[in-house]
Amino acid sequence: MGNIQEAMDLICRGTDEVINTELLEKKLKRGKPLIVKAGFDPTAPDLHVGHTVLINKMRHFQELGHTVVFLIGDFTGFIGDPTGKNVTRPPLTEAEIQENAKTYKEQVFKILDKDKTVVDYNSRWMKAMSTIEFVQLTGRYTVARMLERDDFKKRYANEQSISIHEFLYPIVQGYDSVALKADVELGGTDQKFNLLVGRHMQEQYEQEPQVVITMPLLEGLDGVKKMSKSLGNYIGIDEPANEIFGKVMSISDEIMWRYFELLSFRPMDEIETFKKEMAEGKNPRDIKFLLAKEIVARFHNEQAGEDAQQAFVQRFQKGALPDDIPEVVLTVEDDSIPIANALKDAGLVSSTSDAYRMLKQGAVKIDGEKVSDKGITFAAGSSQVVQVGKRRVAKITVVKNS
RNA sequence: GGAGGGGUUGGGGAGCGGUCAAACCCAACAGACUGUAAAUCUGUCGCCUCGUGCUUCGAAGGUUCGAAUCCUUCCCCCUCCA
Repeated sequence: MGNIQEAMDLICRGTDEVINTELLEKKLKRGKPLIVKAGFDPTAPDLHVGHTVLINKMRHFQELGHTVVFLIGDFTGFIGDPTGKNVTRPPLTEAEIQENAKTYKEQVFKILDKDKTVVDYNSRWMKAMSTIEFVQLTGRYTVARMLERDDFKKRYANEQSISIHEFLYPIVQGYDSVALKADVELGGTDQKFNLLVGRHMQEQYEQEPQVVITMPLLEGLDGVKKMSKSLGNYIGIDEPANEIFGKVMSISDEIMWRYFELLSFRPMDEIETFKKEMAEGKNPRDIKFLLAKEIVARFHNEQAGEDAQQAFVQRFQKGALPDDIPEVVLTVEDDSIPIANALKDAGLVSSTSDAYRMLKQGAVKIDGEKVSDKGITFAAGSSQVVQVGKRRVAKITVVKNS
């Protein structure tokens, strides 16, 4: 298992908080593989790289030879983690949970070693529990302590409703640690309270408490707000290689180091070297290339990373058109179609009004030639490569409906 | 149960009978400059058949030559009191 200090360094890299490091060191020194738990809701399995920060940490443990348990909270899914919104989640069906779990695995095993990952479901022990046992379980935690949780505290203070069942979420999650005999539990910073309940529960059941490790939430492409789907500032792990590459390249130089720390598998001292090189005048773009390539390679493959970089250089440094221009065939009733309608129907702009604006602003190119005349029409039978701005391109072929 | 305040174009937020497709800020998009970084500057930012065109300001009615602005009803939020 190697040097303890090296292990500690790797484990602590990028973390928000480790509770507590002495215990972690003690556990590591025993030389036995640790049971490392991370829980996931059975909902919304569409991951972006922000989610992978946590999964990367799981991978670190795996690299160190520990046992990583990917716990799907199918039982807790029925409760729904109280996030201030007092909505009871509609229960998922067995089939939906299975489906979501499958998608999770497909995505997660791009990072984790499939053969070394234990996938478990907390319904396995929760469903087996009798009502009496469950009541005894709830007796292991107090209302006062529950109300220490920030969002409960706030809601209570603001006289907003808190349903009793919301208290069960942390309790069940805590009990999961008991059931798994977890040595370490990983979670986002927002999970801190629940993770700590796990420690408490383990002590209640006379186990050594787990070490709690919280991971920060990764900033999105804008570099300020948290990466999230709803804000649109994310990199989805299922996105095409060129897309991922481009998105990584668009992050700011400052946030790049954050991404290196949390997303890259390169050792920290290598990253420090990059920083030094940049300070000595190396173009940050070239360092960002390495990051972009690494991330593309992770979710696609090595070659895709190389290709994406080539395509990027061709396209943006040399101004060439991409190789894989999406082809759009438009079927028209008449002999031709006005350019604005063609752009809209091809999905290059959101409306014909938008098309006129783009034309006016000189953003539209046909076969590489800038055009601004809104009277242009595309004849049936013609075919041309149309660009709107730097990023939107399509080969539009017009066909007459006969 | 009682008393007030409010719902405006992605978000925030002006407007309170005509000059309103609706100030301003943010986000976004395009152009310039670049390293598709940041910063900066310029422009755009409801829809269409692009014109002295059309449909919008929680919903439906009404008053008026004319309503986002006034009235009625309904729906939804928020604050205070009980």
